Parts: sequence; structure tokens; C-alpha cells
Amino acid sequence: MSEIGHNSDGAVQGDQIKSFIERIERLEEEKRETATDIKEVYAEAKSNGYDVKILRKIVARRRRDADEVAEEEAIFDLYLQSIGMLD
Amino acid sequence: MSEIGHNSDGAVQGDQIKSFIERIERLEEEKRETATDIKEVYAEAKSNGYDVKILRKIVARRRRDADEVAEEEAIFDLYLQSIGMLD
Amino acid sequence: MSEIGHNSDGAVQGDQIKSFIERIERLEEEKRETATDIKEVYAEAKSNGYDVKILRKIVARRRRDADEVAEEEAIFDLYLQSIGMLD
Amino acid sequence: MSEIGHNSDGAVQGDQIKSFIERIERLEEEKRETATDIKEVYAEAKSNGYDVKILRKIVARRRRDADEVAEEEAIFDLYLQSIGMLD
DNA sequence: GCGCATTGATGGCTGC
DNA sequence: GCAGCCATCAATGCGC
Repeated sequence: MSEIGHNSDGAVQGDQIKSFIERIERLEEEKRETATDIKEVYAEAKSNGYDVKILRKIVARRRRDADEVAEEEAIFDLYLQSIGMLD
Repeated sequence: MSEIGHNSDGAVQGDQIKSFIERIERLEEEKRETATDIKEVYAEAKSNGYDVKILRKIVARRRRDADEVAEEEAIFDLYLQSIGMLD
Repeated sequence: MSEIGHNSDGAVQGDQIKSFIERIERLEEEKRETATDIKEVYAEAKSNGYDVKILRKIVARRRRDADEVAEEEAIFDLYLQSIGMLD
Repeated sequence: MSEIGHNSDGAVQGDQIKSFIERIERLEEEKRETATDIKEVYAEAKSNGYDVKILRKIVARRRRDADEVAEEEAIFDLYLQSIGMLD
């Protein structure tokens, strides 16, 4: 006995899309705030005499290393799959 | 009575840079997670029959509108300042 | 004794932008063709019994390694600069 | 009188995959160079007073238009085929 | 048809 | 302060 204009969770259709948009906007706001926080940490490091550019390089480097490990695992799994050792 | 090799919060210099890097990495991780959350909301919207591309356009549009409002307020404040109504 | 509406290489202004666009379009076409060539090599490798997905991983991996070397040099130069050994 | 471990063009198996990879890498290098050329043309256009962003839009627009033409021709051919006018 | 990989576009940061 | 550079993000295209 469903009611036209309402979906399973009780929200009317117009509200559902509104809800999605608001959730996204809330998350985007959160992301922006985190980005701001990061900038502030760099600024603080700079005021402590550290070279921001180098700091960025270090962080980027470590991130790539971490990605590399994940990538290694992915390619390793691929090899295993290709010889039928992984399914 | 400060001690060479230690900064005000008690951490040795080597630890200080380490601390900055770790704070940044923690925040970057947080940012990535939020980005993932956003993607998931879009995916959920899609599975509810919404067109993701259009949804993105709506969100982007609203973001631009919000920016314009902020911009207008900033300009408005500038006017107020220029006539000495805001300090 | 320059002539209005003509630039140094003798083309009228309207033709100049046309010329830029055509050069770009020619280059883009070239790029597309090269991309097609790459695809064909992968297809050929596949028909020789190689796993394309793994092949792609290998190529990507080698590319990243090469990038890594360049990046190493860049960060090394940065360090040198930061201690005034490079100007 | 073929020899095991060698394929038709005389290369041993290990060399064959190496050959594929090198061909791909050579082509990728070519592609990167063309991409660089494109950037340079944009830069040149910019130094001639053109707005790169707008220029990009024009090129993209024309690319899309060309695609549509190709698409229409393809559909047109399909129609011709369906009525037996093209085989 | 979907997910992934690439590519194009935009915005922010850094260095003149 | 702006221009060039880089990093991120959206969009398209491709292969499965």
C-alpha cells in the first residue's frame, strides 16, 4: 500500500534529491575544512623554520611510496591470477 | 632554561618535523576518506535512479552561487569599511 | 611599414587564430594516431598470448620508476638549494 | 625447421615481450612529445594575445562537432546497409 | 553496462 | 600582483 510521492524511507521524492545534495555539500564542506587544516600545518611548520616546498616533497614522496606498495600487491595478485593461483 | 635540541613542546628537533609530517598525513588521509564518502553518496544516488552527471552540475552550480554570495558580502563589507561603517 | 590587420608573417588576424587552431588540431590528430598505434601493439601482444592487463602494469611501473628518478633529482636539487649549495 | 624458444621473427620469447614493451614505450614517448607540442602552440597563441581557455573551448567544441559528423555518417551508413544499399 | 584508465579542465600555490 | 606550475577533479573513452 505504497503512497505516491513517497519512497521507502518515508521521504517524498523532492526531499530525497535534496537530501543527497545536502549530504554531498556537507561532505564537501568537511573536505574544504580539512584542506584548510593542512595548509595551517604547513604554515606552522614554516614559522618553525621548515622549508614548505621540501616538506611537501617529502610528504608527496611518502605518499607515492605507500601507493607503490599497494600497486606492487595489485600487480602481484595479477600475476597469481594469470597463472591460476588466485581466484 | 631551554635545552638545545629541544623545542618548547619538549620534542627534539628530529621529532618535530616528524610530528608535522604525521599531522599532515593524518589530515590527508581524512581528506581522502571524505572524498570517498562523497563518491559513495553519488553512487547511492545513482542506484536510486538519479543521473550523477546532472547531480554534479547542480552541486557545482550551488557552490558557485554560494561563492558569489560570499563574494558579494565581502564587497559589501568593503563598501561599509570605505564609508567608515565597519571597523 | 606594418599594415593594419596583418601580422608579421603576412596572415590577417582572422587567419592567425585559424592557424593556431589548425596546428593544434593537426597535433591532436597525431596524438590520437599514436594512441591507436599503442592500442594495436597491445592487441598484437595479446594475440601472441600475453596478458594485456599485466603488460600495461609493467609499462606503467617502468614509467613510474623513470618518473621517480627524475623526482629524486628534483628533490635532491631542492635540498642542495636549501643549504645554499646550488644557485 | 623452427626452433623451440624462438618465434617467427627470430627473437627468443624473452626478447619478444621486451620488444613489445619497447615499442609501446617508444610510442608513449612520441605521444608525450606531441602533447608537449600542443602545449607550446597554446603558449605561443597566448603570447600573441589569445585567451588559452577560450581557445581550448573552441578546439573542444570543434572536436565534438567533428565527432558528431562522424557519428552521423556512421548512422547514415547503417541506414544504407539496412536497406541493402551498402555492403 | 560498469569500472578503470586516461585526458582535459580548473583552481590553488609559488616564485618572479 | 600575476603568470606559470602543479595537484586535484570531472569527463570521456576503453576494455572486460
